[in-house]
Amino acid sequence: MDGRFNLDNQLCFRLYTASRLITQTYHPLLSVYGLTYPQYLVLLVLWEKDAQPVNDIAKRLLLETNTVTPLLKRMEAEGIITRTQGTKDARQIIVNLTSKGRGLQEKLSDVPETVGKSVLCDSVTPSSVPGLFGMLDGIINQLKCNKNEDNQ
Amino acid sequence: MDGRFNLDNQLCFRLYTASRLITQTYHPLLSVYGLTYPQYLVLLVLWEKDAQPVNDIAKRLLLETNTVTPLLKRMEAEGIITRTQGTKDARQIIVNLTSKGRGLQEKLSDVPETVGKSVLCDSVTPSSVPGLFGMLDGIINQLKCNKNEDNQ
DNA sequence: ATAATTTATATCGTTCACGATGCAAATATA
DNA sequence: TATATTTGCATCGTGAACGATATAAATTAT
Repeated sequence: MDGRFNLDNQLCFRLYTASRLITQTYHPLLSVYGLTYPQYLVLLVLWEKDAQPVNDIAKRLLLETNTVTPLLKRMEAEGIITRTQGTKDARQIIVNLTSKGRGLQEKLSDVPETVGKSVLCDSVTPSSVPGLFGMLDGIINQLKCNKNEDNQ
Repeated sequence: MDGRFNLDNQLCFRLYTASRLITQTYHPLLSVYGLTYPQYLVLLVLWEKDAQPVNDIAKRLLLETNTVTPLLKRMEAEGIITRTQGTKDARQIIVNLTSKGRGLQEKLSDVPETVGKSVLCDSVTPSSVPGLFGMLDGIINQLKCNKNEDNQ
């Protein structure tokens, strides 16, 4: 049997594993404040630009609304964000940070650096990261396009 | 505000997104046979070496048994594998492929190539893949070590 | 040999992901 | 203007992930 099915030849398994392990690295840093990693991603989006409709947040994270909606409801229950019906378009739900949600930014200010350092090793150095980013962006873009083609 | 919190500067978000999108690429290819991507990973492990205890499968996939056990039970219910108590060690559950499980290998023989082709693009070429593999392996190894250090 | 510890697996609860579907508001078309 | 279509969000069901905990078998220590 050729190596087609060998786990060690699979890109996807590496991405899947690396993603899970790095999320586990975030866990202790975020759970102190009752946050999960996807919730942290929502905060990143809102810290960048507050008062966004659900759809814009979902698109930025490349997730569907059926993933984001319950996630936002949990964050609302935690008092991190508010969800209010849009005025211009009554279908939209506008998501706003509360002062608690804004305050988390300072409390989590060390997180990016801490996590960043934890992945550095011989084969991943500050100088090799741009190349890695480029390849991952290439994959993401490619798969995004494949997906859009299917929906036509 | 500096770019610390910018989503576009985050390695983890790229890994998380790339992993999700590539899993979505597998979906139509696997769902035809009632398989999910993690179940496909279990098959890869068993095709490589049949008759393994739960723990060996979990370790190979870097997953915990509380993830793998229910997954294996679903696969057993589908008639893809069997789960039998070990004879040497009565605590172990030995997982074996059924003929249906073995037969899936041939049916899925085109999957690796199909998925592999779907991610190729300007920044990810056959010649750049080894470098990408190396960096992902570095990250995985590093995070695996960090994790083991914590458990001591 | 008995007690303490470790190991292998399972159970439980919570939170994603995501396909499928529903519904009401907005927009386009007839 | 009435009807059809699209859009934005929500609900539902299923299958991971994973922390915490449980249980029984095996191993180690006393």
